[in-house]
Amino acid sequence: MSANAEQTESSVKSMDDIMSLCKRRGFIYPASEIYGGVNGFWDYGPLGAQLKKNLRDAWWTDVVMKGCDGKLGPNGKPVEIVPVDTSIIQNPKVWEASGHVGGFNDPMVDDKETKQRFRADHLFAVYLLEPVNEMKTDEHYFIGGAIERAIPDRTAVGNTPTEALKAICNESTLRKANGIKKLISGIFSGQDHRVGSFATAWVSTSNGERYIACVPLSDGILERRANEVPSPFTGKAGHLTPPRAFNLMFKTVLGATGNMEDNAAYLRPETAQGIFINFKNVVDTTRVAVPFGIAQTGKAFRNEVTPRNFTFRSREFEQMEIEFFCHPDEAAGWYAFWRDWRMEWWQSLGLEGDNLILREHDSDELAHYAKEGAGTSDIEYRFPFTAPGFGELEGIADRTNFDLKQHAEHAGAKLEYFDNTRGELAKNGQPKGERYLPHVIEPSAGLDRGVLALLCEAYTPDPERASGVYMKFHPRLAPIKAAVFPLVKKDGMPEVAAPLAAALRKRFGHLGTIEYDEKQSIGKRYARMDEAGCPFCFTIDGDTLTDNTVTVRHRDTLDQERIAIDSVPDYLAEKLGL
RNA sequence: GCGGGAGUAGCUCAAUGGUAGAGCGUCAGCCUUCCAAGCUGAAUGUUGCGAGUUCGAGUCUCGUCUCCCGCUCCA
Repeated sequence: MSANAEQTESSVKSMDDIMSLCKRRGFIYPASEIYGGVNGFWDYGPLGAQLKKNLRDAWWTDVVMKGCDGKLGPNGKPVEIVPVDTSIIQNPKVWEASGHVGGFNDPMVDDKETKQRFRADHLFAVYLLEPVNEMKTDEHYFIGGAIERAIPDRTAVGNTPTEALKAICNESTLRKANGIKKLISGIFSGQDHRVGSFATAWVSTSNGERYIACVPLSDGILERRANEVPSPFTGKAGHLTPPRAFNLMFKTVLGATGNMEDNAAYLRPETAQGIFINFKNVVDTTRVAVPFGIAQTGKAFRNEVTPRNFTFRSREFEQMEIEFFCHPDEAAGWYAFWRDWRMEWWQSLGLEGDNLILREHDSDELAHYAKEGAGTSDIEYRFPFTAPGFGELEGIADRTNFDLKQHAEHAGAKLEYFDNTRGELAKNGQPKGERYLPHVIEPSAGLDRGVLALLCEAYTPDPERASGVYMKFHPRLAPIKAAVFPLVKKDGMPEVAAPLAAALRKRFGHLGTIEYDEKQSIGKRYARMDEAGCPFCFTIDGDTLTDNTVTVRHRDTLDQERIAIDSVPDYLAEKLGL
């Protein structure tokens, strides 16, 4: 099958059908459904809860207990990871230090007329200036003059002044709204000590040629005089709202009688900070040495503006995070190591092929903590609702020493690490040691997003079979590990099948469900297991009673084989990779 | 938050303003020797919620909630 055909097939999967199966088979329900639901929250049913636990356990086992599943780090040594489980609520100062309270969300401006919304810091002032000869050679002079007028003639939206200027010159509706005929020159981008970055160009207008300059809006203008600022979409003033902050932090109150003013606290928006603020504790009380990582799984909360796409963007979600501490000089090597290994890990769980990609971030989408030029990449899955695009499963970021530095400053704590394997050699031949703030590589995965990706990947329509669809989970993750059926409920078959199920449950029950079912026709029972994603069914039939063999029915291929009943436990263990 | 669409049994869907139904699934019994077979029966609904119009509302109007799509946003 060609790559294109695969793409077509995967994008053909209907999210509605997947959600329907999730509900029907007990993977995921809308939260508070009998009360009409609550936007942005979901409940996991019996199969979903087990699937989620299996994914979390796989991560915990491979990352924490086995240290990257035994893969050696760039220093040639085993990777050391220790776990923590930190509180969802921390001292509110934690979130001030981390930048979440102040900068978590960007103030937004609405154009009430066109109903468009944009980031306040993405709105730029645009000025049309008279062409004077010397102006052509001294852009700074123009810009300096232009910003003397606080209310600009025009405005434009974009990530940068250059982008905004491009939009206003290239899009016909915007050109028309702003009285611009066409762009004559190329766009010049620059940096000015007074206004920051800016962009300029020559354009023709109905009044002849003009010099057009795009610069940041004067500070506070939108807050104080939003009514006078022209809309970037229509050029008309009086329709823009002042910038409004969207509070993505979940506020709560400490103390049974406390009021919100004095006792406000926040539910964590990420599990990472709980790790950073315990860095010193872990270093002081365990025998870890940099480089090492601290891992944690847990719930985090964000008041998303628009929860959307099933569980993909919900307001309560679970993360699986590692903060890996290393010497600044080694950060780049560890970043590449984690990026590549995390990709391999997701692939090992069945998210293979074109539906999974590793994408390095462009420099302009780096988060506030990510150093200029330091790496940030996403592992992304092509969900049915993002296809042909992708949605983020895990981000791997070089956070530098940003967080430790912030906490050291805000808390007044000494968070530097004393590395006694570094530094010049003393007379006795021992290194003198080096004191430094470690850099951090953060592989941060979304557990709920992982589950959703597994559900989407596993969902396999098959008109040939009775169920019409089956869930092709990796056996390691399948919530139901195996099923045991007597072919019919008589002739002594249940008496053989039930003890086999009990034996399997005793050995494998900690990994997932072992089903036993003697009701209804065998085809119906197989079909049910297909929808639940059970990889193996063991069926006791008439022959079992005479030759002690059972039928193994394989979910993905529908193949059947006979094996000795005594070998079933070992057979299953081998298939589960144990 | 804005615009558009939708909401009837677990699921998929019917029902001109006039007694809320079907198929599938689920459950019970019978039957059944390898892929949702068959027979008999059962349970399941304040038609998302709340008002209004009407003799009468699943159907028309308004409000509200939730979901879907598009914007917007997304550490």
